[in-house]
Amino acid sequence: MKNRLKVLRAERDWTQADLANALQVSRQTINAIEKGKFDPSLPLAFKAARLFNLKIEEIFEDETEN
Amino acid sequence: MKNRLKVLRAERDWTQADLANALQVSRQTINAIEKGKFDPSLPLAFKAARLFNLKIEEIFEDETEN
DNA sequence: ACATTATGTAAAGATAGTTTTATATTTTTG
DNA sequence: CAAAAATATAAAACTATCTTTACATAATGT
Repeated sequence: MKNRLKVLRAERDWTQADLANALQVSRQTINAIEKGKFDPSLPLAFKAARLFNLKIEEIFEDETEN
Repeated sequence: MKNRLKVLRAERDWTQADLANALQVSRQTINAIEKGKFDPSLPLAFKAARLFNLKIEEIFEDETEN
């Protein structure tokens, strides 16, 4: 699962810790998601979408076929 | 997390088993998601959105505050 | 160059999503 | 009404997400 979190952070000059804070998850969770270690839960994806005023599809890109 | 899976199935006259099959998960997973027992993973939400040609937000509705 | 801040990584443990198998209940159909 | 199909539910096991703690490396600012 690709995502634009790093870019969205950069546009706002936010650190991973800032974003983690805004989404109320740990910094490591943000780092792991940005690095593609695992996918965010659906509720977390919704929270991120709300935070950035974007659709989930505008932040996360699914790479699985079908 | 509310969702419109039951309605979307009904519109197509699909059973839970049919949908499970289309999404390649078990029938119990569909049932549990429809009944709100747990949230689908983000990849599964993407799969459902692709299947129905809808945005994730048009199928699932997050209820958490913030 | 040094100090500070940000990012990457890892292990252990908790919680949530998913499968499999099995059974019970409800709905649909003949 | 009886049979069949669909839905609900449950337990055990497995995998994935997420937290906490801790440390290492990279980037930034003075």
